Amino acid sequence: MPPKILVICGPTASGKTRMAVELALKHNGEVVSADSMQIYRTMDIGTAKPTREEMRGVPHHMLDVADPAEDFSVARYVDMAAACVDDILSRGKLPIVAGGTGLYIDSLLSGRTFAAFDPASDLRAGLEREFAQRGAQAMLEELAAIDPQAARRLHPNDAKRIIRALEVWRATGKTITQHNLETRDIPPRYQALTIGLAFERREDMWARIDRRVDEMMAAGLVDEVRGLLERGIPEKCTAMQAIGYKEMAAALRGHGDVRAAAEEIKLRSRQYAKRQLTWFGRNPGTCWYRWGSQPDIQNALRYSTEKMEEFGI
RNA sequence: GGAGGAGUUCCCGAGUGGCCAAAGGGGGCAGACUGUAAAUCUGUUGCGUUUCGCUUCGGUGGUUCGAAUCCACCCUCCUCCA
Repeated sequence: MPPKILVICGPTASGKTRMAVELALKHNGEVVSADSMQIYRTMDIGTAKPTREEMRGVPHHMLDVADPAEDFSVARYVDMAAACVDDILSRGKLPIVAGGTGLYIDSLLSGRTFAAFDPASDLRAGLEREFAQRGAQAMLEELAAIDPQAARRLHPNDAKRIIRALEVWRATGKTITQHNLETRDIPPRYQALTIGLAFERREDMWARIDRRVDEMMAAGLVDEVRGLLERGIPEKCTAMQAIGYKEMAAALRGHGDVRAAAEEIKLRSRQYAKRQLTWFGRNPGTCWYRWGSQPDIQNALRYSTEKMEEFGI
């Protein structure tokens, strides 16, 4: 049987950080972040990265493991995070995976492997160029010739996935459909008790998100983003695609004022939270704890501890 | 007080007699997602007993077989002249 671990998921601003720390303190655990943007150093305010005080002495892993200028990926995340989890287990402590990046969490738990990708090769760039020149229909037809299933599944507008499917084929000689099929049968790496945090009512979640963005502004988000720009971090790299950063960067370039950017950040964060709910919602095993108008840590702790006992961790 | 202009479905905004429940965008809602995932993509969005019926385009009347579109009056807002 794969080792048992605890997972805390939920949309942005649902209280994951706080809950993870509380549970770690209570159950001798360490936190492994599952957040695709908190991995970047110097991106603290806009990613709502836990502060020293918030961590309260609980070790946190997978924070600040990459430079904003470098490209990160799910595959790298899984490799690194699995090592952290295994290390925590080996020391007899409880790994608590906490974060809002559904793909990262699922990939870590499933043991899934990813089709080869050589960052040094210009295969991807070439395909992107080809896509731009030949158009989606032509690319999709090419894909249909080698992998009709994938072609049927993909929408013509889904350039990213069409390109990736072709990339996998050209790089490995295997279709993405075949790869997915093979990886689906890999036994899970961990057995997880997943606790999901959410708000009962959408409006309460929105209010919390709005407040958090206001807090980020007060804490100096503008300066943080300005610092990244001054360091010459390219705006097209992954890190600068983060909500809060891309909007503020655009404003600083002079395409809007900082106040308006903050409003835009609130909106994008709400939409992101909805996407997270959709993702997490598909896992039928998740034990959801839904807040009323405000988080209620004590009751959530009681609930979680109960679930943990049932689960055996 | 006078002269113009404008009021459209949650918002912005097209539509100037039938093909209009009304383009497009935004927002909302729902969904997808296997190396960029805080990314990317999709569907849907007046109501209903849903290949049909009903109610809608500031208000009230009118013209017409037929109006968001034409006419009259009224209300509100904007610009200019006083």
